[in-house]
Amino acid sequence: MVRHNERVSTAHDHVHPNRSVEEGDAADGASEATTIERTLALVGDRWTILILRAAFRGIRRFDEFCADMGIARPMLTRRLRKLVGAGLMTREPYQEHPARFEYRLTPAGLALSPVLVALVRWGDQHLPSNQAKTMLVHAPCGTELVQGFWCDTCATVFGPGAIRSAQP
Amino acid sequence: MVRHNERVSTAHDHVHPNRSVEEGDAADGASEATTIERTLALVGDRWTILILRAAFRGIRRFDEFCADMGIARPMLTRRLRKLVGAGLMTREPYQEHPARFEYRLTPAGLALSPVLVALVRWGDQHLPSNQAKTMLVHAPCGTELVQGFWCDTCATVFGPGAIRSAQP
DNA sequence: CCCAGTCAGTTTCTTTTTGACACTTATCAG
DNA sequence: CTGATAAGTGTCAAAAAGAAACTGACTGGG
Repeated sequence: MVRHNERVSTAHDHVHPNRSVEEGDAADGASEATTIERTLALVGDRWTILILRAAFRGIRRFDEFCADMGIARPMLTRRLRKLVGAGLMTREPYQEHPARFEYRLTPAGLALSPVLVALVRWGDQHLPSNQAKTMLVHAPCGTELVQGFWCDTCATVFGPGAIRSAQP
Repeated sequence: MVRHNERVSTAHDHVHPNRSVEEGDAADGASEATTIERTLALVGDRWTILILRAAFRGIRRFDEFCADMGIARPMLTRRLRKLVGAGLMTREPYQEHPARFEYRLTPAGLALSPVLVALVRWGDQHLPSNQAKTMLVHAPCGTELVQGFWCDTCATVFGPGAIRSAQP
């Protein structure tokens, strides 16, 4: 559905986007739609991101996850299975006799951290809150980090207004 | 300090067992839990992000959203109301006689774009797919963008491994 | 005027997902 | 032997989601 060159518009953009394409999206380059939909089908529920976040913080065992985030056990079972099945986490035994397992992030799971960071930062900036903000810093120097988009050619950091979607 | 019972839920708030809040992770970034939970309570379902993405692409009207993403009408009604209530979108009349409205992103809604970008990019890199990838480029020069974390002090872009959570 | 169509929903009904609570299996500590 | 812990499974009621039809206010054509 999405043609190319549709730039990410700002809130007050009055340009009428082309949306005449109403046939099936198989022949058409239906790229973005499917990618984000499929990503959300994996991680787009209230628990999965929370499980990932717990894993980022070092939580590994079934009951630790349960206690940390107050998730119901059957839900946790289902979500962990899904994550393991999708290759975002692994289930490794850490002892034999009563078979016990640890759940750890794979590189693919770790690669979701930009999503987590973006969510936390948005919440800190835009959610009404009297609570302390989470400060995420660059470990080597302790400076608060900036999350943004980087252009290798121009060597600049830029915001969402300068993003365009292009066809390869 | 993890207050899992926070659920900024709508009308149906049944009694929660309120397990003894065992303060758990005081040493770590405890407020992070709440921030991301509250953010996810807003945008952490399968449709909300998709609605936002449609809005980014310039979609503004009720039936356009319906057609674009195949969402059921009652769901769309609920989600749009929630987004408007949370200040992520506005509902503005664009004609009088049959009162008709447009839904547009507010700056707060626009500020979620890093989340969207992170999701698309993760999907393109880590989802098995035979489809064309979405290429997001820096509009002025057409170079594919890099999403990362920037340190003002060190003037470098770095990855998730160098992130630390600090106390203010 | 009458009919068809559009837009933005609401109502009703069915199906799917959850969440709470109890139960299981295996092992170890006392 | 009793209880605790870890990691589940089973059952079932409640909540949320989806599908489809209906409403209401208008618009445009003949």
